[in-house]
Amino acid sequence: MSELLQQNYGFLFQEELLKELQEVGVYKKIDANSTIIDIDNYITSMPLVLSGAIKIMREDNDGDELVLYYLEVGDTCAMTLSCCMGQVKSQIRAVAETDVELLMIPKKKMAEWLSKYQSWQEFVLQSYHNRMEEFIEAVDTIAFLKMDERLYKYLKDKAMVNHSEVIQVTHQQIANDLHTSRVVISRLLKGLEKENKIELHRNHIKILQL
Amino acid sequence: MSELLQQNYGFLFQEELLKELQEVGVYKKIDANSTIIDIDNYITSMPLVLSGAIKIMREDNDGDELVLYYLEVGDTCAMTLSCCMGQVKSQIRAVAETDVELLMIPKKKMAEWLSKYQSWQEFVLQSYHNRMEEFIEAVDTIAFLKMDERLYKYLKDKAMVNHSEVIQVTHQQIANDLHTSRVVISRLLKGLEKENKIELHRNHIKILQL
DNA sequence: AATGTAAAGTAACATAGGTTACATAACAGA
DNA sequence: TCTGTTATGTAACCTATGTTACTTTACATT
Repeated sequence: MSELLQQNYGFLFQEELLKELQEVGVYKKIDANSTIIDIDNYITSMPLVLSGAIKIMREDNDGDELVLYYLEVGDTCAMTLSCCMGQVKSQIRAVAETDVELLMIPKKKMAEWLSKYQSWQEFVLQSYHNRMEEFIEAVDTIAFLKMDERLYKYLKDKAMVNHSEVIQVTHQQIANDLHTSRVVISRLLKGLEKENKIELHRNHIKILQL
Repeated sequence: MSELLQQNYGFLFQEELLKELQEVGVYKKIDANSTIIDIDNYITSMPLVLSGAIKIMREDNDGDELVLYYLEVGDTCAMTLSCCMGQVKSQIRAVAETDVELLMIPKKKMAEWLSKYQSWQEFVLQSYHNRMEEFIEAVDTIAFLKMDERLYKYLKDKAMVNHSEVIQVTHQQIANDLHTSRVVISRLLKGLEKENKIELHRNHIKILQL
C-alpha cells in the first residue's frame, strides 16, 4: 500500500503529510462492480484512489441512471469532499469499474489538514477543479452530442480507464449507463461496426483505431 | 457598497477579513444582459455577488449554448475560483441576468486568505459544494426531463431570480437558453398556456401559480 | 391612420430515438 | 449432443423534437 501511496501521491505531499496519511488512512480493497457509495448514503470518510477506476453515476427518482465520469489513480471524490464538510448525504453513486484499492481518510483529519498542510489544501482545491471540468464535459456530452456520438465516446472512455481495447459489457449495461434502451444501443453499435470503428462479440466489444 | 457587503457576507466573515475585503475588493456595477466573463477569457479576479443575478452558460464549438444555473446574492463563481488557482481559461460564460453589483477580489489575495482565514477557506469550499449541486441539477434537468418540463422549470427559475412572476423574454431567447428551436418553444409555451400555467404576451410571459 | 419590423402562431413534414415483439445466435451445463 | 438461458439482431411502429415555410399579430415610427 505505501508504495502505491508514494508512487501516486508522493510528488504532491510533503513527508510529514504522507506519514500521517499512512497512519490514519484505512486501506480498502474493493471488487469490480461493487457499489462503494450510493445515493443518500452518509459520508464519513474520503477515498484516495490508489489503483483501479471508479464509475460515478447519477440516478433520478424513477431509478433511471446515467454515468457522469470516472475517477482514476490519483483522484479523489469531490462530492465526498463536500459531503464530509457539510454532513450531507451523497447525491451520486460510485461503483468500482475495476478492482479498486482505496485509502480512506476520516472526515476529521481531512478538515484538520486543510489548515495544517498547504499541499493538502491545494490538492483538495485542485480536485474540486478537476471534478468541475468532468461535470462540464458530462453536460457537453448529454446536451450537445447525438446518441451515436455519445455511445462511441462512452466506449473509448471505458476502454481508456480499463487500459484495454476490449471492453466486457453487454448492450443492456451500456443502455443503462447512457440512460437509453437496449434496442437503440444494439442498432447504433451495428452502425459503428459497419463504419469499422468496433468489432461486436457476445459480452465484449473491441474498439478499433483507439 | 459596504452595507451590501455587511448585509450579505457579514455573518460569514470575521471583522478583519471584512475590512480586507473592503480595502482590496473593487466595486463593479454591471448592466443587465452584458457579458461578465466569456469562454476562453483569462480570469484574474473572483467576483462576490452583492446584488442581482448572473446567468451561467456553456457553449459548444458550433456556438450552441445552454443555460446551466444562476448565481445570486452571496454566491461566487466556482469556475472563477479554480481558474484563479490554476491560471486557466474560463470554460463558461457569465451574463448579467439583472443589473448586478460585484466585489472583485484579486487572485493574489484570494489564495493568501485561504491560509489566513478559516472563514474564507470554509466559504470557498462551501461555494464549490454549492456549484457542484447546481451542476448535478443541470445534469438531471437535461438528462431526465422532457422539453416541456425543462421549459416550465426554466420559466419558474427565471421568475425566481428576477423576483417577479412576469419575465421579459422572447421565444427565441428561451430557445437559445435551452438549446432548441423557436418553433418548439412556441409550441410548448402554447401548451403550458392551455394548462393555465402561464399567460403569453409579446415580449413577456406571466407565470401563474408560482 | 398607414407602414415597417420583430415576435408569435401554426401547418406540414423530417428525423432521432424509444417501444414492442419476435427471431436468431452464443454459450453453459446436463 | 441436447437444452435452457441470456445476449443480440431486426422489423415495424410510435412519439418527441427539429425544420421549413408561411401567416398573423403587436407595436413602434412616421
